[in-house]
Amino acid sequence: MQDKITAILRKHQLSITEARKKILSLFWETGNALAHGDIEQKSSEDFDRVTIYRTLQTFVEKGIIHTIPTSDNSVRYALCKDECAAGHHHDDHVHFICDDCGTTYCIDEVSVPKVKLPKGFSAIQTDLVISGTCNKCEQ
Amino acid sequence: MQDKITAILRKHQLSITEARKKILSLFWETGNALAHGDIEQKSSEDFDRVTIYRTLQTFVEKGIIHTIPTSDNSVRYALCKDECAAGHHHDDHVHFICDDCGTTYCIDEVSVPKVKLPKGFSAIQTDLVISGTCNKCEQ
DNA sequence: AATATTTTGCAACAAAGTTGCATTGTTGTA
DNA sequence: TACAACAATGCAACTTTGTTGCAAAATATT
Repeated sequence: MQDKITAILRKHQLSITEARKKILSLFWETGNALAHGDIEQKSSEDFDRVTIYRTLQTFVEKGIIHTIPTSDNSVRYALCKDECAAGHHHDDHVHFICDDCGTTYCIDEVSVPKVKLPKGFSAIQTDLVISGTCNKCEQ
Repeated sequence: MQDKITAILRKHQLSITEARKKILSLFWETGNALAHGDIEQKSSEDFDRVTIYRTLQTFVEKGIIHTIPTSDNSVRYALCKDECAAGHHHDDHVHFICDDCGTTYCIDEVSVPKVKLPKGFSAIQTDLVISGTCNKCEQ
């Protein structure tokens, strides 16, 4: 586990620090997406708020995590698949946000459909975000 | 124009006030989506910040405008089509955010494709947000 | 092990959003 | 049109969220 974490950091030419190891393992452990606030709650005693901001920013730049747009002013982050290189994200999967429990999932099974845009519009990034009820909250 | 504005407000059982008329006409005039900041810039002399927050919130609840998720912690708002009822938004069109000029468009011509989710997941709202270069910024 | 480089924490700040309450504006009714 | 009932606004104070510069600490390099 710790080996995997340090390997990822080294692969992206980042120095191995406590903050980065901790935050990266949080993503691995939960499996789902995390907002800045989630991480702050789970590690506020260990690290300064500023460190979390900077670490997340670094991870996004390096292609370790990607952002998921939301309608509630709380951007979430999730681990990228291996194909993501620095600055070039390829997260063509659907994101699902549960209205009940708030969990954000990466639905890898479904890929984002290609969309034909009007003349003059060219797409760089496409985000498909679905909200509703997840498989844990359905009854 | 003013008639149309007041008609919309009355239709949603809202009292006709200066702030609501002004903010609603801003949406009609620009045609595109607006962030809270945009509205504040264009009417900060006329209204208090708090009034803008509350007005936008009211409009969303009543189904007059809907939110557009973004990755930069700045939710945008756009006019709903007639089908939107209070609390039940049906905005199955694509949103486009230009990386150059920042303008957010509702692309009505394209509708959001239906997506098959894994077992146990049920969709209530689907947002397809595309970013790239718009038809005014291409050269 | 010593130095160069990077990262972190702190402090101070800026921006964004919220809440309570008195004042003002709007609506419906007589 | 005037009045009472109600809703919306502005103000102030506050909380939360995000940013920046710089010294101290940790990490990497030789």
